[in-house]
Amino acid sequence: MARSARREERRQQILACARDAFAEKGYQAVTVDDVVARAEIARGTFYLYFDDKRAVLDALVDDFLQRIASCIIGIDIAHGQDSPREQLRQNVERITRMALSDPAMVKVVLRDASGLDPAFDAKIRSFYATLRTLLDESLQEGQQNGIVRTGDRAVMASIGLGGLRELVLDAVTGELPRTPEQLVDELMRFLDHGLLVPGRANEVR
Amino acid sequence: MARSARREERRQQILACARDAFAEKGYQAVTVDDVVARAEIARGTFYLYFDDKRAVLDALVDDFLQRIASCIIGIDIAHGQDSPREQLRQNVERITRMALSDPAMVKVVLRDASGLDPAFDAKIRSFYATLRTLLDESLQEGQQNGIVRTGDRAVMASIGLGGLRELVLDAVTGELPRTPEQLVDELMRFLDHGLLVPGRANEVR
Amino acid sequence: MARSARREERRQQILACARDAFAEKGYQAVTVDDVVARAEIARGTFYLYFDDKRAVLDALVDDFLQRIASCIIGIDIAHGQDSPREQLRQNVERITRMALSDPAMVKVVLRDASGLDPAFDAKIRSFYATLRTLLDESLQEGQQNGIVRTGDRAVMASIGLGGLRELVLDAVTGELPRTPEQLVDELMRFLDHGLLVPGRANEVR
Amino acid sequence: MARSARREERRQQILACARDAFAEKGYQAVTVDDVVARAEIARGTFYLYFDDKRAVLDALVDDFLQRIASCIIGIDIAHGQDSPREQLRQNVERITRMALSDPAMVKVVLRDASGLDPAFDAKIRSFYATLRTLLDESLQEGQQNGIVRTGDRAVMASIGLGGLRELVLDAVTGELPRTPEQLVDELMRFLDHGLLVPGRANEVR
DNA sequence: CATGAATGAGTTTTCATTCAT
DNA sequence: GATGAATGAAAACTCATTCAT
Repeated sequence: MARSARREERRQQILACARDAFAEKGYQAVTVDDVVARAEIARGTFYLYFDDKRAVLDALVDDFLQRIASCIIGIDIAHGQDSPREQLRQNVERITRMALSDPAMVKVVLRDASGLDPAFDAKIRSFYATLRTLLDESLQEGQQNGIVRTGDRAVMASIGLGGLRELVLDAVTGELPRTPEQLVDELMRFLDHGLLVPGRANEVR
Repeated sequence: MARSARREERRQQILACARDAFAEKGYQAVTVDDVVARAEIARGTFYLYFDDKRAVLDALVDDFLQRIASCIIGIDIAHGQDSPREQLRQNVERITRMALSDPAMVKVVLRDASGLDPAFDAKIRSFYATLRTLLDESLQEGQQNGIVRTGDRAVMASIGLGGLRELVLDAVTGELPRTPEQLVDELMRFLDHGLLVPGRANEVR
Repeated sequence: MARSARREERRQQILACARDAFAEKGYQAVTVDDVVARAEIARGTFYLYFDDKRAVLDALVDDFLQRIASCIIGIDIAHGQDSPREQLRQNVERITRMALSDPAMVKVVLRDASGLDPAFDAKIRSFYATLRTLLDESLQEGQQNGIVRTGDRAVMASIGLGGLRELVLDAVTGELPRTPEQLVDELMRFLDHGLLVPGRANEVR
Repeated sequence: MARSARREERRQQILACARDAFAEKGYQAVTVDDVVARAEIARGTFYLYFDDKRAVLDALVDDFLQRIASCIIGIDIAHGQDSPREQLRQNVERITRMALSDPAMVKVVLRDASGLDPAFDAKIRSFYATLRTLLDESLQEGQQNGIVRTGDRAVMASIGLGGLRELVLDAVTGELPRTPEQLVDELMRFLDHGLLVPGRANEVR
């Protein structure tokens, strides 16, 4: 096997072990020793592949955010496409499947990747901001096309993202044992109808 | 002033300083030194009031969760009450106002309180579980009364809590500068109608 | 005893232990552990008094250079003073006595304080440069007054300082067991006459 | 080219790279990595040529001390030779030229070769001791022949060596930009006359 | 011979917690 | 009670050296 292939393999091995350790104990609580013990390598070897513990998290998170981003395909309302709702559903489904396929990274990104240092926080926050902006723009276009109801788009985006975030996290932690289809269908029903039944909820007995 | 009143006052002073420090830098990054420097007390004094660093976080979080819990009033569908939706809205409003009135603790609980140690994580998770259970029960009753649409209640609860969580966090971090009323109204619209306009979103051009 | 006096005492204790360790094994070879073991304090205590190992060396060297500098009194050729040669001799004697009174620091400064880092090297070099400049100026005045022979003053300064430096170092390392008087007298004879006997050395047999 | 010639060439290449690195950053601060990077060889290759890092310094210093030693030719006061002073001058000149022809090694030997370990320190010290002894013997012979003034020979040797040492070091570090001739001439004037003008310096105004 | 990945002993440094005053 | 000096366990990181390919 080629030198560089071996090297990459080892790098991936360390990343995987670190990811699992982070998911289990939380980034802060994990020591470099924990990681090298899992990977069954010497302490020094770790530093041949990464500058420090933070660099591993960086690599993991960058990759994961990248993968999430690649699940998002802008909604096209041109003729001959799936309906906007269907395109939205597919986006949600891709994200959900991707997230559930890598539970460890979901835990790492949604639980730990915060409060580590300003620079790292900024990265995560910037990703969220990008998502919110994307969603906001889609909502605006949707509103202009009468597909999305009127309302404060930034707030709608927060609620939507927060709902998806929680759903995925709960699914991954085992608190919500559902298939991706179930999660996606139920989320779409939320987007379709909200929670309450029109009229009924406002009645006073 | 009574001896015990003095003591309680100083305890509160330490709690407030710790809370602000945690909110600023994150629990892990805050040293006992940071806290005692803010509180302008000696290092040893800290340990006269708290067993250890964790105990301060415990006290802060317990109190905050307690306050959040006290915002929640079971929905009563008996005659002569506000409508169930209005009662729900009031719950949401109380929680939102309470949260926005203590931004530091929102940051502490929603960002840091994870990955510290299993026991602590369990406490937070247990609180979320309690909320989910409460909400689930309310949804069940709502479904039985035709107030809440049919659907997977656990998922609905996750989405609802996640949406509220994100809303409050974004508001507190300044990414969503809105009044509590605006947040609550918009969340209620979400619960009333979801995001999409019936029919329109499903049309294929 | 006052708080600050205790603190200063402990600081001096650490400095002394570090100085002895440096003199024995050389700065580079000494670990913080060596120092705290000698001082019979805990590792952490060391860091209460100094930022790091370098800070101790800084403090020691700054103090020593300060003490050396205070031995140097500008030569005054006004009437009523000791002769210029006598004033020079007294300077040399003060420096020599001071150096021999602190053999450990002589070893540290003359052997180790080099190649540690650019900033530190610069400090030492700057001290030497100051000495050379001082000496150069004195030589210039001496030449103008016919007290010092003609010649390249910078070179004369280097030789003079180098000679004194070596003398002191050899005395301190025990390779040249002499009293300060002996060293000073012999150095003065060197300055008075050089090494060679006029005429005789140039004769060809 | 013969196998062993290739080997010797590479050995010299490593030595040269190590010497330059040592001169630049100091022996301790130089890593084996620094050396192999300069030499453009693999890390393991280094150990095919040298037992360890210290062995390189050993080889460099041994060679340099050897070359310095070879500059020293015992002074012969037999008839038909140059005068003793001229022979001395030639010794000084050879040493000075040799030193200035290899500034890097001057820096290495005069700055770094101390405090590394007892064995190595001993080697350097032993070389100095040899020089001092040689010089002492020459001085003794000189005194017996009336060429060298009376005085404490060991002290005279220290001053002389120290002066030369400082001269060479200052020249090499650029603090004393002089040609070898200038340095040698000025040193010889020092040995001839010292610094002070007889009588004048002792006058009290 | 040459390579460079792997090793792990050795250091530095931090910081929660204790305790004598 | 209050103080802050002292503690030492725990963690990160470096780098000379080895060894399988």
